[in-house]
Amino acid sequence: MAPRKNQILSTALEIADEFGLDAVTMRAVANRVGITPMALYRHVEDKEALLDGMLELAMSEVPAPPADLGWEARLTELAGGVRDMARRHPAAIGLAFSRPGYTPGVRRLVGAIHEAFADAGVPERHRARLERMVSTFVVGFAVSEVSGRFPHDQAEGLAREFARDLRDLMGVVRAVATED
Amino acid sequence: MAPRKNQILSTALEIADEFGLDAVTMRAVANRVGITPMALYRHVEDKEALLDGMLELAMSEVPAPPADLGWEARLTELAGGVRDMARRHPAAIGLAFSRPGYTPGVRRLVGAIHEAFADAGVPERHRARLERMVSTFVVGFAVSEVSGRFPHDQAEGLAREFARDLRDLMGVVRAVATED
DNA sequence: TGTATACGTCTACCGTGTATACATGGCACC
DNA sequence: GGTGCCATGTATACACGGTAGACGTATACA
Repeated sequence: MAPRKNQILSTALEIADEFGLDAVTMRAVANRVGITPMALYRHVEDKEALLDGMLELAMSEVPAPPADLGWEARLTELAGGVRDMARRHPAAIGLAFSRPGYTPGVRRLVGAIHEAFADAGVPERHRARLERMVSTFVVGFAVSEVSGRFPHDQAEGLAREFARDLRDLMGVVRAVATED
Repeated sequence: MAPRKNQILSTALEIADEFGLDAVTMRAVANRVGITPMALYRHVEDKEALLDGMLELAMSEVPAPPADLGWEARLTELAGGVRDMARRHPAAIGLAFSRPGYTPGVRRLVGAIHEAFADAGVPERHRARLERMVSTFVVGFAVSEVSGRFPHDQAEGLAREFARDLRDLMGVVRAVATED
């Protein structure tokens, strides 16, 4: 990606992290980059595209799980990576449910999930469904946690809760893999 | 609730349904109600509160499941009710993940879920967790479906997929209920 | 009859995204 | 070496959004 565009997107992400989504205005981003608001339009279609790019940048931070792990550990790592990213970028992750879901960044994660399911022995015809189910839960949990939909008071408990939920979902995967 | 406030919130919901969330401006709502934009502030704190109220109104449309059904059927009904509501109010449901989650409307649904878990024999200490897990999935699925995060092409297939996902989650509930 | 209270209006302001027109500077190419 | 092009940035301006503040008016109740 062009370096200037990258700088613009990371600047937007910084502002979102520090001051929330509402603070991400064209003027604020331009200011921080050191250019005029209108100059942003040389690099970004419009504000919607800027936010999309910002989310995509955040998504790209989620690490790919080590290939030498078993499928279950890989999925757990992946999910943890999404959750960690959400906690780093609470404002950005909120966009995950309102923007189109077929960007390269998410396709990368979806692909990794599919591979894990294949290794687990999930029949082909169930993989897409289970991927949507698991990713919906993972992203939903991450968003809920940082947006206040979940109670804040026992915040550290949520890490354990997330882990336990994942274990339960792995059970579903295993069950589907061994049925019929 | 005061009738005027109710009228304002349903008008906002109508506009959101017809033209999307961006079309819900103070001026547009006021216009449709037949009053001045500033008059809205006699009934609603500010725009954020108006959107909160709009979501709450949509939530209140989700029917309580018939009490004579078994716990599993009640949960399925409840989840289906949420999904149906989301399809009726695609713009409003998008707010579900970004607004505080302890309104009367959602507490009602959360309460129903807890009761179902109690009937299922889920130990007390697991109920809150499983409620968050299931509701996160249900709302996440509903939002994904109407927001375009899921592919639109096989839209009717999503009803079946939702049902199957729920069955798998019921399996988790049953497993937790019978463990130790 | 007077007065408080609920509801509504008018005007105005500032912050937003962005269209349009204009500058400039480096690079390719003759 | 000149010359023209293209990428990048700027200046100005507009329409639209939320909402503050001052002002009306009618109904209920003393």
